[in-house]
Amino acid sequence: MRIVVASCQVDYAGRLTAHLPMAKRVLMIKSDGSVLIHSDGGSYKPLNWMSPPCSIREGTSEDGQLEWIVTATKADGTLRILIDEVHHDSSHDLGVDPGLQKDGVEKHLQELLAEHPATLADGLTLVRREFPTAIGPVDLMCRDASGLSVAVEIKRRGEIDGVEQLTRYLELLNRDPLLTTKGQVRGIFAAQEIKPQARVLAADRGIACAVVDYDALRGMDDAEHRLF
Amino acid sequence: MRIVVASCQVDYAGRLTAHLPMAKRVLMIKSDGSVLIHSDGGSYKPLNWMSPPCSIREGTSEDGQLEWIVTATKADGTLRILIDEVHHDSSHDLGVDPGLQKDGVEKHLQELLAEHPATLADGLTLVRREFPTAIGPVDLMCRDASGLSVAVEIKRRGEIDGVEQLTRYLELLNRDPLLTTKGQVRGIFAAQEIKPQARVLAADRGIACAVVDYDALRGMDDAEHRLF
DNA sequence: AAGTGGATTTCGGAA
DNA sequence: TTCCGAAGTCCACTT
Repeated sequence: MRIVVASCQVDYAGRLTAHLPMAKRVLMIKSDGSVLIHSDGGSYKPLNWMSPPCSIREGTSEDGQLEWIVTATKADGTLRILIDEVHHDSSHDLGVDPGLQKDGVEKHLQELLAEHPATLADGLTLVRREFPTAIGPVDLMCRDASGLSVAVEIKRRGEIDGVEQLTRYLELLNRDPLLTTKGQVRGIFAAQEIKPQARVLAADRGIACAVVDYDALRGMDDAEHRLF
Repeated sequence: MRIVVASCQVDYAGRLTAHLPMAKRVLMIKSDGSVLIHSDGGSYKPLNWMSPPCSIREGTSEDGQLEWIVTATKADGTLRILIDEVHHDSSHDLGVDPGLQKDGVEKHLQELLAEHPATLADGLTLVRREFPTAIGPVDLMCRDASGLSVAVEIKRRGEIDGVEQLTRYLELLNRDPLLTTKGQVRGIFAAQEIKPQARVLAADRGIACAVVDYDALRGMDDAEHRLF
């Protein structure tokens, strides 16, 4: 890992073309050849970058300025960095990172709801998780107290796309005579928060919405485990 | 902008919980308080980070190790960085960045297709760009040789969502008697590449697909400009 | 201010 | 390997 602080101008040509006027910035050059150009603001996304794998050719421009040409190995695209003044330049051997361990979000939510389907609607019981259909698995397939099949789509944030997705599942499921013996398959759209537009679309499609309290579910789960 | 190279362990708790075991990494601390933790690999996304605005409290852990607690000002979430050894620490005044100037992608594609609608289908002529509807503007509204209205949705990459979007537009447009005097409004889904699933859904909805050659269109445009 | 759609998205899992 | 959906997405633009 090489870190350079320099006054530089950057030009990118690839999927789009972009330009950064001359200014003082931080250049991070990783050992795989990738380059990140950061300013003192914004979020974690660099102003400009080149994704690995890529190679750097260090040279001199027509004006005699230091110039880096970064080219992608597999994709197309070139990053040209013109350096006016180097304020800092250091290299560091970091070794291979052990990597990030993260705990789940949507997957965990699905697990919790699979264990507590009645929180979605009274009398709901689980038939199976990841119920397969021709266009993909339905998150939860349940049955209600009256024996009707209920398809549940789970999202962290409930937006219009999720309702569309569940609608497609329902169209397909309602053609299955085995699922519709007691009547049409119901749909429940479950999420930690549901956007107004999604709610309206769901209502229009006859799909119920269920706002899920993740923390409460976790609490229920913990309480249950404590019993055993 | 402060840059620290250190052996550190990181724990994040917020929307999810995540952990980074002790290892040598680069810490980038921007003047707005945001922190990026980079390893010598991956892409531009840091292993872990805290988005601005946030504040950093430097302290000492129970074990007497240097500890940074980064807390988000508005959102919830905490990043705890335990530092075992500092290998490098420098600060740099970068000033405000003039910012990235980028040239278009989808917008440019829309402009090009607006100028050359016949590349989408023979005899197609433009009625207007950004044709307004109650649920948002249709990218291009055209008319074919037989006088039928044609709604065009343009994407860089054609995926299932785009077909859904165009479907919603078509449902709405087909209720407009002014547009349907000669018959139902046709739909064309135009993109540089169209995913198989999107293609299948489009076919099911009676929507035509058009794969757009961006470079060829640019070429046509250049050639045209040369005539004048 | 909140919502919506695109991204040089990146990242992970499944087919 | 490729495809597809989710993201602590970020980001710009619209309502």
